Amino acid sequence: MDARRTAARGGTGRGAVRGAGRDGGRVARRRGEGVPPATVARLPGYLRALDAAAAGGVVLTSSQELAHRAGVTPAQLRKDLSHLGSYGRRGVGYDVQHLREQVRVALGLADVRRVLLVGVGNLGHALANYAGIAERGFSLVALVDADPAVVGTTVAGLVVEPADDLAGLVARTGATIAVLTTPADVAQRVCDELVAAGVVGVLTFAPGTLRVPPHVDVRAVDVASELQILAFHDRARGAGGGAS
Amino acid sequence: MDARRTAARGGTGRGAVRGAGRDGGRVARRRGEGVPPATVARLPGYLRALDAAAAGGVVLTSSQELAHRAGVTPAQLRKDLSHLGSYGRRGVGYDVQHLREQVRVALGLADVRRVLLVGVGNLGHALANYAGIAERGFSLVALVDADPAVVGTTVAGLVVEPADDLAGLVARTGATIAVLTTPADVAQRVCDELVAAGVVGVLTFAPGTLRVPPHVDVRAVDVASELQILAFHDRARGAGGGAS
DNA sequence: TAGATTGTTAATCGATTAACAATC
DNA sequence: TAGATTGTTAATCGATTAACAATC
Repeated sequence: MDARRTAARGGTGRGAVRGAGRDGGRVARRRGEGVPPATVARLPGYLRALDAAAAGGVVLTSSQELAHRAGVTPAQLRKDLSHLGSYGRRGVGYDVQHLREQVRVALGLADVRRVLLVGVGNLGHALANYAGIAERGFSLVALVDADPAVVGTTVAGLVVEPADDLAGLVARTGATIAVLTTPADVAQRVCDELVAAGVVGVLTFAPGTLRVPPHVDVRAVDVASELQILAFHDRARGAGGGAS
Repeated sequence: MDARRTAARGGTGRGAVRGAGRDGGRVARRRGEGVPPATVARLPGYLRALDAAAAGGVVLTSSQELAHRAGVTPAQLRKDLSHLGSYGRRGVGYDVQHLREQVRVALGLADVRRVLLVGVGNLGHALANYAGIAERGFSLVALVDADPAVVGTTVAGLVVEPADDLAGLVARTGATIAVLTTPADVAQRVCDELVAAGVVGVLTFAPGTLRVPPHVDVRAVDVASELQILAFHDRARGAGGGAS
């Protein structure tokens, strides 16, 4: 009962989805609650496909074309979109701009989300400079590090703050989402402080399980785990050396 | 039929698992084939939990304790392990060292896997220096970049190679797994070359869909997508500003 | 034996796929 | 009307959970 509330391995974050499943049929589905987790996880891919279509000057698209761009089947795309509403026209297709806006709203990207990053090492540095974050409706509002040599330096246009007042920093910046690129052994402690201060979403790159209260959502990205999953299939395929 | 062979959004990589499901019951389950994808994705977490237990001097453990460390339920852990074999003792528990070795073998970590990284930008640099890769049974055998200013520099103890002979590089190094940290617009082309040269596993950090032949496994990590999934739940919870 | 804990079976649940009626 | 394509329903499939018989 406690284990279920922790971060799933491999970035699934299944256990962290609340409210899903507590309605047998169609009742009480307000504000996007009730969208299946698997569907939510695919929405960013659809949004990107729509962005690409729009950038290519496509005005009207079909489930077939859009699904191809997103790497899923047309049936799955239509099923997924049906959880958001009816935004297509039978016999015609989808208006790219309109559907794009609807998916953005469904994902909660209508308002800018404020993001705080803790751990300005190699990886944190790279993520802070990653253009995709600001480009996609997020605002990086603070960088934090425990190392006095790093505190005070400017990274991605922000002065790195010390780690001794996370609560105050969250309060001042209004951050609701945190990115954790700290060493594994401090990740849980930092996470606890952030959650106590009001953060409700955590994206962690630190290996290991993060325990959070039920109202907090955790996504875990673990590079070593991903490689190990690839190794499994490599092995199942016939191990040993490669070419030559 | 073609869309199903592409990389899933959000690091799921479901579609890339071959051979699963083609045996109704227990028949023809050789060399780890037949382990459900969801189970495979959790094995790295179990391995880490076992490493931690071993490091803490634990000799014998239970599904309860191990599941707690890994952030899953005891029932799920036992169910998952049952797909690998019977490595526990009823009424007693699991021998940490023995189970750890079995999970390592199941994951294909008995042999070292050779990994090649393409795209030595901010993120590629950070990943090349990430200790977790070498620590966990992988050998980083080559770094590649297209930028002449980067080629020839030494990163993580390796001289960065040019991108003009990926086939030769794969052949010389025997790499079977590739990490892609290139710009999105060249990821597919680089991937095609690597796959043609014999790479069978790809971990991509470039946003967008990668198309690969059926024998190749793709895992996609997309930071922007992860943040968007967190934004969905943030919104569902009640949007707007945070504290203060 | 009595207590503990696994491995497995059965029940439930959720996700995917296929098919088609609605409708443009 | 004829052709196209959605949104939905039903069927299938896989994953999770719960319960317990096997067994140490």
